[in-house]
Amino acid sequence: MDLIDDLTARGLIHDSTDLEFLRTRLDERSIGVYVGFDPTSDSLHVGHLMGQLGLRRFQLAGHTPFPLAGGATGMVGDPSGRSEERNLLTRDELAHNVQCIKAQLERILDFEPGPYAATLVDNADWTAGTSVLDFLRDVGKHITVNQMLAKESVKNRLASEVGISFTEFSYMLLQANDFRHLHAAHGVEMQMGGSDQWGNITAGIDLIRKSSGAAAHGLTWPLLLKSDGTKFGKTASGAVWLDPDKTSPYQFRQFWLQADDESIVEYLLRFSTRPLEDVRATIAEHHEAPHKRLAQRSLAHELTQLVHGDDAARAADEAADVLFGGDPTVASEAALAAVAREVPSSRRTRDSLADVVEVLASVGLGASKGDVRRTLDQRGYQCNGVVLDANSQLTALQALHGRYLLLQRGKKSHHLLELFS
RNA sequence: GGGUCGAUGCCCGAGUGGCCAAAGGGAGCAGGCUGUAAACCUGCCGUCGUCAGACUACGGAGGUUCAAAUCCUUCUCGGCCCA
Repeated sequence: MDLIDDLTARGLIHDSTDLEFLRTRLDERSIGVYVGFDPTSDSLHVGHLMGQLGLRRFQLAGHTPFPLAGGATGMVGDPSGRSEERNLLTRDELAHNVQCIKAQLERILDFEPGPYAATLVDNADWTAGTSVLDFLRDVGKHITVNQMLAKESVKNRLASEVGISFTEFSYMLLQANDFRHLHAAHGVEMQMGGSDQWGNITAGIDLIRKSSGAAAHGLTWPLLLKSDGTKFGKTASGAVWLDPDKTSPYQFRQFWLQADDESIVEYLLRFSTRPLEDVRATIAEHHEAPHKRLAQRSLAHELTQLVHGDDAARAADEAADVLFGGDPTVASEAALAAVAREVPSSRRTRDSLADVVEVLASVGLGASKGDVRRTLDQRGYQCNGVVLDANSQLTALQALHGRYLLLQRGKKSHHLLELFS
């Protein structure tokens, strides 16, 4: 089974240039492949993981990845998949974002010198100094407006009330130029992206062919949607970020762990870089005994390890064991310390615990005091495994190891209080 | 520029003088059943509050009225039509 078969089996191919031709090409010798990441925020999120892992798969298969941070394209904004004109970021915001995501792009691929070492590139490096006139002559001349108008992303916006600005309309030229530049400067022959990128990718392939006669390749994966049709990676509390300060390793792990039985099969195939046979074995086990959540556990651990490292992944697993393992009163002090690092926690004096409602609201386990009261009435809170009510006295409870109170709302929200006198 | 319709709670969307903190749906939260799943059932879902009540809310600002989300004036923003 070659790489193409592997990707196909995992459901990772949506559109591609001549697949058999590509298969032969990949088989012959190493290829340079690139994926672009928009610096629309100061962190990547789980949605971007698909692109990062896509590059990783190619690297593991003996090809050379070029993750690209869109310092230049971010100035303009990609209309693909957007029903409305984007708001432009300031240069400062953009520069900051590019710095942040560069650091994240460096985590998942191997940059150590070697035959397939990854190279991080930023399109601002070759675009910022180009004059408009040069750009129009060197790039614009090769692409007809007719072609551009035919792209889905443009067609959709032309048909809509909001229209499309010339700025966003030009976006695909920039991306096409990126591909051509990487092709010329680094021998990059292939671009990948989500299925919404197909139009931009083919624009690049066309540009390369017209300006140098060379054949380049493109591949897209299907965009992942949740079972309810909404965008993948968005939870009620927002996106699931790769930045540990925005989404803790524990929360990151829980995002995957709490995937439902239907979705986890698809997630495993698409996000795991373990060999296909292993993944299939896990899926088989999952179907045998879904309640054991082996599939969820396996993927949650693998990805947390990949994104946050070995130690963080283990700590997140351990914290979850304490929080969901049953009786918190038997947890070791070390385990509780680990929990404190993974879930929200705070320090308070014993004297400040008199008002349960106030405590629960102030640690963030309720939207307001009214919300806390209602939830208390519904038996929604526990402390150290004991259900609370409006009259509960937290000081009357035995603190774990003399200083911890583990507060819990519902099943999944926790807060650890560390007491001091 | 002229005309016209619209702006309601997290979102969609009823409501056109009192019975409106405002129907209904969605989302969300909690409980039950479970498996840290799905589905389903129940409750909650502006803020504060000794659950009585108070306060803040229907784009902004004024006004009419005993009483306004509902009427008037004006401003801001948006859709559509005409120029």
